Amino acid sequence: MENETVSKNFIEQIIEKDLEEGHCETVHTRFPPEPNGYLHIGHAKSILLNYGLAQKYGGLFNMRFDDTNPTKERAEFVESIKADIKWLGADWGDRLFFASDYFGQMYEAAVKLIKKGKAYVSDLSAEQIREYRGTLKEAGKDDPGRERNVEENLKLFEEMKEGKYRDGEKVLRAKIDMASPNMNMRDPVIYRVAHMTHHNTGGTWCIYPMYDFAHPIEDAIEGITHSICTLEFEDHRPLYDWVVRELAYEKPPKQIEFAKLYLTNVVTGKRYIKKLVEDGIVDGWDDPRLVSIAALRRRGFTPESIKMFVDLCGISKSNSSVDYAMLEYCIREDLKLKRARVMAVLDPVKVIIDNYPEDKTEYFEVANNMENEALKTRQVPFTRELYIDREDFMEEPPKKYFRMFPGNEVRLMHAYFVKCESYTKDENGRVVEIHCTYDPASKGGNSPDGRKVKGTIHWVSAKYAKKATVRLYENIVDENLGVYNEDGSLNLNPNSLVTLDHCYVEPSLEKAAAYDSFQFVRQGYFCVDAKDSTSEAMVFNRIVSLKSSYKLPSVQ
RNA sequence: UGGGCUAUCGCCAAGCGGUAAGGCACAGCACUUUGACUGCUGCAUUCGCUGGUUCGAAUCCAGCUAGCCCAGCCA
Repeated sequence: MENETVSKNFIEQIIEKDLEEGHCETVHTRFPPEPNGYLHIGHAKSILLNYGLAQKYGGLFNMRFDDTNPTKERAEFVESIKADIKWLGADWGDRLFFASDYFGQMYEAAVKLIKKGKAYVSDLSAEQIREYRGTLKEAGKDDPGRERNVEENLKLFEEMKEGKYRDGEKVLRAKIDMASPNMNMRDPVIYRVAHMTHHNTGGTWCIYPMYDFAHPIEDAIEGITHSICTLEFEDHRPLYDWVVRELAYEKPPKQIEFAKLYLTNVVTGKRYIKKLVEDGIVDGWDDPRLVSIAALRRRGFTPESIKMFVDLCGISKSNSSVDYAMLEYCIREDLKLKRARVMAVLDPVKVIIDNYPEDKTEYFEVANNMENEALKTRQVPFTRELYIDREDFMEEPPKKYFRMFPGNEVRLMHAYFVKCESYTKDENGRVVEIHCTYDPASKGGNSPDGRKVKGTIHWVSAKYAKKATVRLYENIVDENLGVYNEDGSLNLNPNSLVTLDHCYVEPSLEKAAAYDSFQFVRQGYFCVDAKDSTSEAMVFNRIVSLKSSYKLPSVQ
């Protein structure tokens, strides 16, 4: 299956053409986040794309923090970003860089432009610059500073660096074309004054380069061959190329844009997530309802599942929104081969096996169906009193219901055939106890007389089961988020998080005993709350969904 | 007549002039010690629209239409 001719995405096609035509000898990519927040699933696409390309073509992959704006960046984000990328499996080796490490070279580059008459110092205020820039349909007009001579520009820029000017008092602009239909080319600002402590360079600088000027330089310095970014930078490419050309780099990097990853009905977008976090609507950046890398990890998503997802989504230039079901498919697909499938009871109801000895405990050796040989089987204790899921019993079953109901024989998975003889209810009509008899001959789950049962249900020993808190998270989608009021407050729908604290899980696995919080993934998969990042996802059998574990025939 | 980009199944996505891959979702059947998994089957006579070129067009040309991005001293 993997040997089939997998079609190449458009970036791979570009790269292969560049390689063939000798535009570059190797492939060198990078992931350049600004350390101003946490990474999310969308970044994973970019990380895995860049890293994957370097791997595929035997090239190199750089980790680079694009920290050219100290007003937004913080050191704590640097660490979380590094941790997330490592977890995803993208290995930058010893090539960890900071754009701020190149501030000296960027300064020199700016001086070079000034000397070429391609940059000038402007005295205009931010508002004036905006006015002078013109509109989408009208050309801009020249900045008075445009006509300054090289010597004066050099002197003023030097003074900017020396700290002679306040924030916003002067900027350095590239001299390109104020009438360009592309707004980015209307003499873009390339250096601004900001008296601030930078997380990496401290107080060394008080002028900082702008993204459009800094990024191509960073790429060129590191020998990046293909600078991959998202679609909104397409308009910036002429400027990127302008910088690379004017600075005359020998091996000019090439910018390629691709479409961002969006998930349907999920709150993506740093700004929106940030608001949810700051308003305390979610627990933090790793709240499992979010799709940040940290949140997905906590929910039990594996790096492999995310890689699979990103691969499945593909790379293109059309804005699109991927169905959330695809993400869920990936974690199911990945987990089913590497996690034991244990039994769990979400909404317990007691079952008593009347003809089973009161003080007896027997252990069933159950296959884990895992790839891991060392964990081939586990021991599951069985006793007279058990819990089963409330929805696995019905007093009056509809047609095609083949789990437990009065008079029906079912299999307790891996254990015995049992038959429901009677049940008791409390004053509210709620079933409290179900009495059964078991067939000792059906030990292991098969009857020697060859009779079959249609239903197989989960159970857990009342005596040995581990109590668990199961937290069911709905992803934050439009309809369950709630509604923002006009004053900005939020009417939150509480159903986006449901906590069930009377659940039981098998005591069999150490992992199950070590953690008491689980999260719903869908269709039978629960994951351990991996907040401490050392625990693992688990797979529970038979739990299809909280609300309806199977589709009842629509009998009114 | 600002500029740039994108339009192929409900959702992603191949396709690059020779007669519409694949995945997700969905549906049906089979199998089943998880109503899961697995297996099989079905799911675009049609590629935003309209013309044109061609023996032949999703692919080339022209003109429309729709959506996204751009007027930060953010990235």
